[in-house]
Amino acid sequence: MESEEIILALAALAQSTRLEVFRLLVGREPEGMPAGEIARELAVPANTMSAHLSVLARAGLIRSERRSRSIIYRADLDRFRAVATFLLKDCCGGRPEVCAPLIADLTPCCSPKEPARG
Amino acid sequence: MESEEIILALAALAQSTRLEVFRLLVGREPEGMPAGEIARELAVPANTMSAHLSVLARAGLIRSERRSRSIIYRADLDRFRAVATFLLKDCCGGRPEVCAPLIADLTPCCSPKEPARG
DNA sequence: CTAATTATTCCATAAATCTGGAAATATGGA
DNA sequence: TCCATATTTCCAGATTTATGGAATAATTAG
Repeated sequence: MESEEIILALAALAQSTRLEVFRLLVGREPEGMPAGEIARELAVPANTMSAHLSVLARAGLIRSERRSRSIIYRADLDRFRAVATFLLKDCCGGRPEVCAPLIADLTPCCSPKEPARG
Repeated sequence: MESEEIILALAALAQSTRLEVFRLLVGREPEGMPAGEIARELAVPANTMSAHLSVLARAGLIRSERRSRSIIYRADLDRFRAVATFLLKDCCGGRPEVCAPLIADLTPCCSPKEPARG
């Protein structure tokens, strides 16, 4: 994963509407959500939302697929994880003390080996 | 940690010079680095660099402290980790499958207090 | 084909960001 | 004091981003 892609992803999420969209789509995995419904849910005009969706898609954070008249958007969780991993490893590389508490913090929610619960 | 702060942090890192600065400062922990040396190292004019440092500082990702004529900048690793945690938990909350592979990926580099499989 | 639905592209405006020259501020030394 | 160093602030121009009205495209129903 290139630095350029990371910047694209960070920029895509660094905007309130788009961050909300991404959150919304993560919550709707794996079914996804049509563009119009996303716009309605967040009370944003359809064309404005279309521009935001395009930014998120160009950053690789969401994917679209036409289904009949609707275009269904889905969060790309693998990509999101890749971005987070890059960002953390980039700093964690020489600095385990950065990630150690983060792992500790995240582990109760979802540990690697076992299917997690709350 | 508020959404607003997250957006500020993401926007701060979503720019190539600033991402480089942050990387550089993480590598220079805990001594830090004077503003002028950062500018020289990345071949950016002092006033331009000052603007970028200001953005990173406003986002809470770096801190400054005057030492004689120099102003020493340091990465705020706790803050960085807080941003990463918020971002991950925000999505991980209902979706352990996002974080599980990430933890698995990060663990070899830096495990928490206890070995992960303990 | 025509109409309705869904979503995008085109276009213009407003706002924010990036950049760096010139001037200003802060510190320490002679 | 005056001077050099280190950094920031002021300012302006260039670029990018955000927003939404109007027009356009894609799909389906009748």
